[in-house]
This record gives sequence, structure tokens and C-alpha cells, in this order.
Amino acid sequence: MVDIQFVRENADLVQRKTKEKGYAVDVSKLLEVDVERRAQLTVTEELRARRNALTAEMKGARPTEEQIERGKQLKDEIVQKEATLSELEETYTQLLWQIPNITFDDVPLGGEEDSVEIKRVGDQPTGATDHLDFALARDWVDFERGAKVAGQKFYYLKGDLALLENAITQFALDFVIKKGFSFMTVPHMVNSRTAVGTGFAPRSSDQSDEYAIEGEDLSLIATAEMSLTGYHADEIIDEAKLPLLYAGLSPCYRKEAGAAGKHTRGLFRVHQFNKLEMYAFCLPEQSRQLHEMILNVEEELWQALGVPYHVVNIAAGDLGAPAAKKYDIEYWSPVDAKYRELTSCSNCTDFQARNLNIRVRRTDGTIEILHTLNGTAVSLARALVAIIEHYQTEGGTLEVPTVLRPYMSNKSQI
RNA sequence: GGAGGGAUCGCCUAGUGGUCUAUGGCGCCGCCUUGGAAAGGCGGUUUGCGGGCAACUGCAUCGAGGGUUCGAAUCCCUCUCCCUCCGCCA
Repeated sequence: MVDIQFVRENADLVQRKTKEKGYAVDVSKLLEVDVERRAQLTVTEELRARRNALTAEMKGARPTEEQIERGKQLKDEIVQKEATLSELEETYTQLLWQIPNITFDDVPLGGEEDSVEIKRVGDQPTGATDHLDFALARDWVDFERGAKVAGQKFYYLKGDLALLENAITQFALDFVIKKGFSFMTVPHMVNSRTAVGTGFAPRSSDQSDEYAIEGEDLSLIATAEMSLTGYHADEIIDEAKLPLLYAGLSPCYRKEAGAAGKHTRGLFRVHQFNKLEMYAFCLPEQSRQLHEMILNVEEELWQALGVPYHVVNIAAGDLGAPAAKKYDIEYWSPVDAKYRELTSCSNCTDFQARNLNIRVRRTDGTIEILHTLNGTAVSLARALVAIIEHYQTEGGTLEVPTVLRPYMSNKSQI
């Protein structure tokens, strides 16, 4: 959620930014409820103060009938006021949680088409075999049996392709560790507080892209970002320890509801894939720079893998609620002759951190909400698509990118 | 999955209905003392939301939520997590 203090002081700005992101939220209604709620809170607190005073008065001696009678009356009033208060709180919270994170001013306005290319690296070759046809011909992937065993969009990776996935993972892992990220494996399920707090599940309603475990307060993670964000929930971290850089490896589970019509062939959009995610907890004043740093790591990594790409500054209307700004790296697809999403890198500022109560204690003792960022190092299924499209040879084999060879028994071809 | 025991302000800890506006110790901060330090003494030290220029002050917070009561850290219920034992098991 956003900072209510900020909303109070910048109502017009918040309303505008919210609209730009495509959210229909009545900010003035929220502020109205906020005022009511605070007034009710004051009244309730005064009554509680009177109750406390009465209790103090009764200390030591046996309470008189008159005192108990006064206490009973106070209690009734308090119960009444508290009921009204909690109703107001609920309305208030509901409205507040509808407001998405405030975008930075360098985020382009508009929808998906309005995202801005800010950089292009590599050339734009065309004419390659589709990754699925290529992989099927080598018996590297089996969607039919995936469907038999689990359902549509589940798959087996086999043989050298499975080994290649492993090699990419190892390479990327070594790469980000050198960049200062601490590796960790993470829970593959999270509770609803974490799912909601990270912005992946709505606060009330089961409309979610996550797979929920029936009868449990658990969902399969859609990304390690969820587990990584929750890692420091309810903690106050000393300023000197920031930024904290983590890299989490996990499978990602997505229902991909509503993905019909989008590019869905083969491994590009599936229900389950592995991903190595970079994550940062940092001081508010560090997050802009760290965002660029994480993007830079992504770029270096994909340059090392030799895949042409461009970087896109995602437009406001295409941003998720938690992000203040997001860069996507899209690789050039020689099959489709266009750029396709490969990685993503978001600055969520204090939005997720406020939800999950993650704070920093400054050296002067003050406490504030810290900032969080996340960025894909490699999303393995898509990485395989990109590499198959770019490294196929005329002989029908796949050249192994140079940097991956040490992780592939030094093979140059598979 | 079963049985039992736990969860208190950074850490340890006292606390079975009003003297808890939560004890004591450790750590930390400030002051006194000192040539300087240590020891010692005095004071302070959870977090959140309010009021006040400030000194200061109100409410909440003893794992979470609900209940009983004039009054709950304390009693009751539900849940979460931790420990021990049993069962199961990579």
C-alpha cells in the first residue's frame, strides 16, 4: 500500500497517477473515510482513557458499586464506538489497498504500446526454426506427456536441453554471485499475507493467478520475489547492513489465466518454469541507482550469452500495482521478427515493504520503511527459447554459447 | 498425524485477575565521578497511531484473533510458531 500521509498531502497527484496506471480509485472518498476514521479513533481513545483512569482509581481498595456501575456504562460505550471504528477501518483499508504504487515521473504514460525503447544491443537476424519444432525434432521436450501427467502447458525437458537449462542456471548463479548477490533457495509456497503483501494476490477475493493449496493458507509462488520479499517481513534492519542483495532460485507457478491469444506456443508461456531472481532491500535514496545496477547486471548477463535485445521502460498503464518503474529486457526473436519479453526489473520503492512491515533503523535512530527491488537474472524456459532461436546451426544441432561450455562438459555443440 | 511443554520491551528473565503506568540482569545511550579510563552512582532504552513549539502527553502493543470481567500478560476458546517424545519419512 501507499503512504496515507503522502496521499493526504498529495491527493491530486495520487489521483492522477492512479488513473495513469489504469486503476479506478476514488482518492477523495478514501480521504473522507480517513477523516471519519481518525475522528472516531480520537473519540474511542478518549473513552478508553476514561476507563483506564477509572481502573487506576479502583486500585488498592475494593471497588464500590458506583464505580462498577460507571465501568459498565463506559464499557458499553467503548464496545459501541469500537464497532463503528472497525467498520471504518475496514472501508479505509480496502480503499487504501486499491491505490497502486506511485510511478516515477520518468515512466512513460499510456498502455503497452507506449512503453519506450531506451536501448538496443545486437542485430536483428531473421529466419530461424521455431524453438518448439527444433526441440521436438531433437526429442528435447515433451508436452504431450506433460499434459498426460499434469495438464496443458506442462512439459518435460529432456536430454541435452535439460542439461543446457542446468548450465544456464549455474552460469547465471556464478554471474550474480560475482555481482554481490547472496544465493538462497526459498520456500515454493507462501501464505496469503505474503502473497497479498507482495501484490500478487488481491486482498479480498480468490481471483488470483496463483495456484492455491486447498484447505491451507498457502499458494505456490509465481516467482521467488514473493518468498524473498517476505524474508525480512516485520524486521527492522540497521542502515549499515543495506543494501541487502539476494538471489533466489525457484520454480515459478502461474495459472496464466487470461493469457489466451498471447504468444503461447511451446516454452514461451507455461504453467511452471525455473527462474533465478535478483532481489534488493535498500535505503529509499539508494533504490533509483540500484534499479539501474540490477538492470545492468541483467544486460551484462545477456550480452555474455550473446542474445540481441533491447531495453524497454514500461509505460504506466502496463505496470503492476507494486512497481514505481519497470524495465523489461526483450530479446530479438528471429522467428517472429520482433522483440519478446525475457526479463523484468522493478523498483517497488516502499510499496511492498510497507505491506510487509520491513523497515530500516537509521544511524541516528529514526525508523522508516525501506525500498525493495527485483529483477530477473534468467527465466529458464524463456532463456532456452532465446538460445535455441539464436544458436541453431544449419546441420540441425545447437551451438553451445561460449560462456556455457564450462557448464556443459565443454561441448561446443549439442 | 498423536501426546505434552512453551512464546513477555535487542538478549536472558520475574510475573495465576486490580500494587503491572510489566520485574530484575545483560547490552546500549546520556549524565555524575576521573587527568583519562575502568569500577561505581543516577537516569534513559519496544513499536505504531495521535496531541503539543517544546518540556511533555493520550491510546494501543506481553505470538495472532476472539471471549469472560468494572478491570486481563494473568482466566476461557480458536489459530500460528517453537521445544520434547511417539508415529512416518527423502
